Amino acid sequence: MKALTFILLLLLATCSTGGMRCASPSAEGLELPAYDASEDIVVHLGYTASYNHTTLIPDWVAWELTAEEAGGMNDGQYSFSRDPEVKFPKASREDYANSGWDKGHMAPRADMKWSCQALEESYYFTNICPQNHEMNSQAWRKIEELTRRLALRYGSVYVVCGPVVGTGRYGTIGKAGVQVPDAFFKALAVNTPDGYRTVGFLVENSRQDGSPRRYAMTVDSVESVTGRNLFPSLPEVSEASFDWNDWK
DNA sequence: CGGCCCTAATTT
DNA sequence: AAATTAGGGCCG
Repeated sequence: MKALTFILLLLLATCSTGGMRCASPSAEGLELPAYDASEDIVVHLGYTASYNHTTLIPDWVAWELTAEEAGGMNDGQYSFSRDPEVKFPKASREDYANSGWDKGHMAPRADMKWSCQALEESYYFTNICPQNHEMNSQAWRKIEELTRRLALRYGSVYVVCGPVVGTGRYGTIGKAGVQVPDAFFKALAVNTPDGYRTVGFLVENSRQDGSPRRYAMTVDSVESVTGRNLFPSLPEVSEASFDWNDWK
């Protein structure tokens, strides 16, 4: 235990004195939600995910977005592909083709432009869910853009998001049977002198074009929908309220 | 207008 | 099966 603490302190010291930021996922893992041993946790350079082999989509995807990363410069077109870190991945391009549903990124492509590897890994199906096109390109995108602005403002944002399968009323797509979620959740946390500040979002997987405020709620509310403890590692974190003035 | 979210058709 | 090309709508 002592050795582990020492290593963590060393990592922290290295990051802060070197004038550079750790690559996401953060060395501290503060963005990670609570999870148990039955989950298939996949760690990539830019994000950590829990891949669900029944729904064929992630249960959650988490990453830290720093100000430096939010202004990333790499670009290029990558193709959606199966994740080499996942054993027996089933979802494929064919399942989504002509389904009417977008191949929606959980960790956004635009958050991964700080590294070619991170960018490529964002196209793994581990990070992809069927999303309504209007929702993905409008309401969800606005929340993603807001998150990048927050990273620039606060220096770093912890992000966790994923599908809410709910009743599964949209069924599945493709031969593999990829689950179409009822909705999507996203939770953000930033560090402030007064402790960690959080906000959550919940967006139905239907035509949604509103501004982020319309979908905002407390992280406690998001947890009551997902049934999962979010940001369990953050000390002095407030999840029972939020002030939209801090987030707009 | 560029950036971002993509799709579908075509070529290899 | 994958890479290339062309195209579309919204936002700041």
